[in-house]
Amino acid sequence: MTAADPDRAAQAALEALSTAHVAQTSSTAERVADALREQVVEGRLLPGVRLGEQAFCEAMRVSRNTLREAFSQLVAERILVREQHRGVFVATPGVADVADVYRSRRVVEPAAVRHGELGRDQAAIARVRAAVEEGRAAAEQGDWVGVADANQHFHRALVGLAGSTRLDAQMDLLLAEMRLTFHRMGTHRDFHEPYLERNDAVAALVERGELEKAALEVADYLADAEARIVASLSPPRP
Amino acid sequence: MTAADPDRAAQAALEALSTAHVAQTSSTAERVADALREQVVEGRLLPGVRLGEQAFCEAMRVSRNTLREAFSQLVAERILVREQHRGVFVATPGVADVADVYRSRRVVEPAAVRHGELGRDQAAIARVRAAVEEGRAAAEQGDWVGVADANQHFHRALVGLAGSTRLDAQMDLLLAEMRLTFHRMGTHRDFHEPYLERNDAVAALVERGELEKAALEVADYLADAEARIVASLSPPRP
DNA sequence: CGACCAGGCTTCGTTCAACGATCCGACACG
DNA sequence: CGTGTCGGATCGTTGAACGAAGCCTGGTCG
Repeated sequence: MTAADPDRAAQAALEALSTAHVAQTSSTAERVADALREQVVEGRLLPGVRLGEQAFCEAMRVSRNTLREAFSQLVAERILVREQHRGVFVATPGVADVADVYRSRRVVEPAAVRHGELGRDQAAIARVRAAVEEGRAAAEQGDWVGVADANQHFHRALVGLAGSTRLDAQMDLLLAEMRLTFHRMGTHRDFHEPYLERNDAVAALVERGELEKAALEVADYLADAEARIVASLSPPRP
Repeated sequence: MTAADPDRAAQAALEALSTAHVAQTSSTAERVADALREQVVEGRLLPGVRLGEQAFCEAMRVSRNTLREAFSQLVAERILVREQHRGVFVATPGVADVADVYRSRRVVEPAAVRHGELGRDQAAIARVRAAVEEGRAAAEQGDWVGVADANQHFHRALVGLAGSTRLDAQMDLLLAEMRLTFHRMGTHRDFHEPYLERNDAVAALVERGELEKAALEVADYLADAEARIVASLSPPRP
């Protein structure tokens, strides 16, 4: 790509820039929201905790209004819940929420897999495989939180096979919500370890282009996971 | 249900109230967001229009901060877009956006149909049929905007077959975005009329429990609709 | 004559201080 | 023991203010 045809080059560059939005990182509210989201998904802010406005806007050195804007965004993502005149709290998904999330996932994930038409998008398939390997590596080091992360990356990669930005965003929301549930369930090893090989199996099917089989396997996989989560969530209900 | 056993009745009432959250309608920001959203989907605020903060907060008799909170919510819904230091605008989805939305819909809608397991939820099926009839009635009166509305209700009802709140919410977002592109396309009759009978056919298949056929029909339906939208959107690109 | 640069004006982003409304907890009362 | 009342604390909303960034205008220069 030399400067053989400057006009065409400029045109191409313009298009590229118009699609890949310039990294306008700013907006304090957005950065605050990112920070809070990270605290929540990392488990430093546990479900049910109250987030007082005054305390947090002092701690993060931002105005109360800006903080509230960040709160609104996270409420829209279902990571926080707002109760009238009481404050915002880290969401505590109940069994009904888990059921709804999995009903959604059982629709989206197998369909996304089935829809990755004959491995048209090689990069997306590579991301599935990468997530599997990430999980294996974490397991070998006994890093069970890492395994849990890899598991989430795996499912995000599955949805990525459909190649839709909006579907990816929706999946990120669902996964963030699941993470809240995991934090209520305690140790991650018992739950996530068994899925290492199932992930591998699904990835292999996808790579071989046996998408229908892969989709069925994913559906079964999700039904199993939901059952185990509900089981581990129902008894220890205070 | 007499007062034969007041304690049991009270207990039942308590459970009902605990599940069905009290209707906390308020929050000015939310009401402002609702009002703006309505203006946009009704087509009174056309794509590309700028929404100056000062003008709107005066018109709606709310503070600028409150208005901004409403804006943030609508930006998250992709109904508005925010440009740094320039203001918020009604979104103008391009062909890339339409393609992405349809990629998402082609995954979700057929899968939701396939997933409504053997008409377990009779009410959801009834809503599909109701949307078909709504469209037919509107067409008979020459109300083509009504036909467009009914069409959206039809697709929302299809996703409703899956029975997931979160999926329904996601679908509402996608449909709102589609409405924006419809407003760019002008007259609705040419576009929506042909789908009246296809909707009917899909509803009939669903009612008869032939979900697999219905899903395939929906997939084909969506591919066709996307092609027609792209065709009608590409040429008149100023 | 057209291009470029500087200035002013407008609007957005963010903060601050304040007021009512509402909820929570404690205390007193029957 | 249950009920009602009274602060105290927090949220919801407002209005005004300041800096920063964009747009428009007008003038200058090649």
